[in-house]
Amino acid sequence: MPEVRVRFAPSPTGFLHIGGARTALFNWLFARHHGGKFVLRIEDTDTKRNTEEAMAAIYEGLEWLGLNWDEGPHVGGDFGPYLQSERTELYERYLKKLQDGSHIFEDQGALRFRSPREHVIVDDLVCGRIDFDLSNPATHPDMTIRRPDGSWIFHFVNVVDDLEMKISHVIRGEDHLSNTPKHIELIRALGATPPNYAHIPLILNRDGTKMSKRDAGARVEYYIQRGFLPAAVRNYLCLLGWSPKDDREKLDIGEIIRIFDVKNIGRSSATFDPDKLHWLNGEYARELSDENFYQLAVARLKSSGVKVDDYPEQYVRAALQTCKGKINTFDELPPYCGFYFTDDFGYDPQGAAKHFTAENRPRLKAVRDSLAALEKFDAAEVEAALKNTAAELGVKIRAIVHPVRLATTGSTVGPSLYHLLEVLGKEKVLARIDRALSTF
RNA sequence: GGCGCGUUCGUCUAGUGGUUAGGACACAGCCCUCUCAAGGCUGGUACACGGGUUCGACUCCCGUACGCGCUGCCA
Repeated sequence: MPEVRVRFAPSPTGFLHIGGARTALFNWLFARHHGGKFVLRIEDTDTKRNTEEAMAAIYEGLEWLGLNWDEGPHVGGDFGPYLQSERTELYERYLKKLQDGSHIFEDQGALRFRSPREHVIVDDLVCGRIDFDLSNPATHPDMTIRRPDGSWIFHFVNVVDDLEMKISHVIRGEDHLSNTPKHIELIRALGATPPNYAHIPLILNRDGTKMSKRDAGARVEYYIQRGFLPAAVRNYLCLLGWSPKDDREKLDIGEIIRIFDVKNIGRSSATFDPDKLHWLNGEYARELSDENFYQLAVARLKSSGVKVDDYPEQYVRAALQTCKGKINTFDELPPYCGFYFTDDFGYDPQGAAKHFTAENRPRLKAVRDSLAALEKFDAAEVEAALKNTAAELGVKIRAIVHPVRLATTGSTVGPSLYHLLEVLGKEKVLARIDRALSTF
């Protein structure tokens, strides 16, 4: 088998779409599995719609997902340049070839490719053998390859570049399946041999519509901002349209590369499920080393405006350690542990109504006194103190845990109470309980 | 409209003629438990429909319906 060369060829007209990222991912996996090359080519022929930000978003998104390219912008390669806007001479040359073969005619200033008007068989690695009948010009008009202003149309430059870059397998979205016979006609008119094709199913929205740029979750950037883990997003994307054929879902990327096969790509479109991604991200988050968790957590808190630098590192580490395993995505962290970094917080209204009651007031007071008497203020001692207090009062431990949690964190949910009290320290804990006691 | 592709729990999927149709997410309940998670257990919900072929169809064939894509001087 000749060298496997695949490419991802986005056009920088928006942000990196999650569907595009998945297409890039499948190409990358295919290249890595076969020890081939993954090429990145920017299709920026439509100058009016291209933006620098969009191009940056493509690079950033791919890098974030760990989809490194062997040839393309920044890294170069033997078949560059990798921006179509810099390849115009090449297109002129190929156009000349077509013109010499009388395949081109002019129409209102634009250049069109004259279809041979035959049946074209597309032998697709995913979709199978499909027979397209292009004989009717009414339903399959001759495609334009160049606009009157001289700019090139996608179909032409895409085909030319795939040929020039010696692309062996074209793995792209199924929305291109119907274009493929036309591309094959073009390739044959150029006297070349078509590459192998694999059209992968599209990713749909929850409502069954195609994921559009409108949807927040359609952008890779969204997952970066929300504090998702790239490995989790990448893993999830693999599961959309591809399956290891056993019941495994959380798969190491090395393992996926090892077993990836286009034969195991499904043929029907898949609906993107944010819940499942959220769950999978939690699985990855729980596996993070303490150090990695700490680094990511601190970065997240800082970007959210939490002044972690005002606290000793040991305190921050201890505080964050109580949160590990509790959150699925890092954007959940600031509201979850903000109480560690400010004394100025309100009480959850429903929680206050339920727990800051006349009945609980003496209980909270008893806890305060019990904690105040502790010499060693660690989780074990705190736990013992709370349990003793509960026993003395003749109530279940939960009867006092809730008011204490609310008083010290302002919330009804959070890290383990005993551990969080230890981290806060005796002084802060007593002050917070006193403050709470003054409110009801 | 024409052409193409598709259709298994709400969602992602396993399944390639004989299965109690499996797993996961989500959901519900229970257990564990200092809250919330995590973990454990349990539960409900699926082969779009109609014809064939066959001793036997989720699996094969045809049709219908529905969905999506293409039908651009977008990519």
